[in-house]
Amino acid sequence: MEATPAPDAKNSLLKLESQLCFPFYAVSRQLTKAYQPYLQALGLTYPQYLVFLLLWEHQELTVKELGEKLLLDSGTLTPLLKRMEQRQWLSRRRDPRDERSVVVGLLPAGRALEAQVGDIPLQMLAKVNMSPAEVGALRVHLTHILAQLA
Amino acid sequence: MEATPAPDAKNSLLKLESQLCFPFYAVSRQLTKAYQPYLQALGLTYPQYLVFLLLWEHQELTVKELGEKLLLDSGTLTPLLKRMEQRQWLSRRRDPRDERSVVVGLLPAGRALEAQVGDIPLQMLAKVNMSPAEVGALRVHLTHILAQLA
DNA sequence: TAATGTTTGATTGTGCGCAATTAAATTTTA
DNA sequence: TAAAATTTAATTGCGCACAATCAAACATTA
Repeated sequence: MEATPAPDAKNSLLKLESQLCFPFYAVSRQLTKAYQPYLQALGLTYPQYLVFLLLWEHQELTVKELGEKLLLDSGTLTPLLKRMEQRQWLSRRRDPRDERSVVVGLLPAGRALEAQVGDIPLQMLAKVNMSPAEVGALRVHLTHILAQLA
Repeated sequence: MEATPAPDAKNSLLKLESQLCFPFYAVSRQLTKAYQPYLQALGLTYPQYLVFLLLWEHQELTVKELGEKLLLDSGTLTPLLKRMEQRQWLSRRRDPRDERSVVVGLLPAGRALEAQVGDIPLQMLAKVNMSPAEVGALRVHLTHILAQLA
């Protein structure tokens, strides 16, 4: 009996509310939008903020390393990094040891931005109205899904 | 003791791995990428697929209604719908009752696409390797977060 | 070493996504 | 009804995302 789905079971999978991917798509965009007021005050976009999170931690990274960590390719990163370079936030130079690689490094203005971020992460946690434990559990769950996909 | 966070507690919030939003951002893009082979076979992009999911269910919707359901504004929808109109998938016409509104309706070619979608939703479920129960629970969770944000 | 293959970024072109502005139609209010 | 406010799309401009292609640098191997 259960072997044959109900007549409209397949069709119900074609409803927007049935989709798992749409909530991801929508939440991702709404989260980015929630960052907007904070990041705009610093003149940053969300992907640029992600680049800074990595550089504040690692000082220097190649474009390849940035791409691996953010799951972005050079078609996205190269123009984005050039805009950040124009703002004197970071430097881009070829690695003398391997001229194929471009090393991205923090400049003083970029380093100084870290202090201005303040409690943005805490403000964002407040916006989603979740306990640290919930956030942690959800992040584990999402990271697991990411591993399935990437 | 717990009142004062450890010296680097605040800094740890600035690591990419600590962020909740990055997994959302990454999973959303990887999910879209996972749809790619299926949708490309139909000549569809992922946002266009979402529009079809709504139109297959409702036949006709205004741009405003589409925007409310997908959380997208006219700056995104208008050019997207025009591209779909060029393909003869749908029609766009002003509502005679209220000339401010544009009604989007399925055309035969758009209706015919529904049959070609086949088991894409099932294939996608297989890709994330989750049980229907897990998917349902996660969707509820995400929808709740979405309500907090939007 | 010379030829072949691989790695790494850059470039190009298309399609979102969204803030800000504009314009037209409608509704509300004085 | 006339004026003001609101609603609804369209437009403009910018910044991602990403597929596809290209070119240069490096590594491998015959």
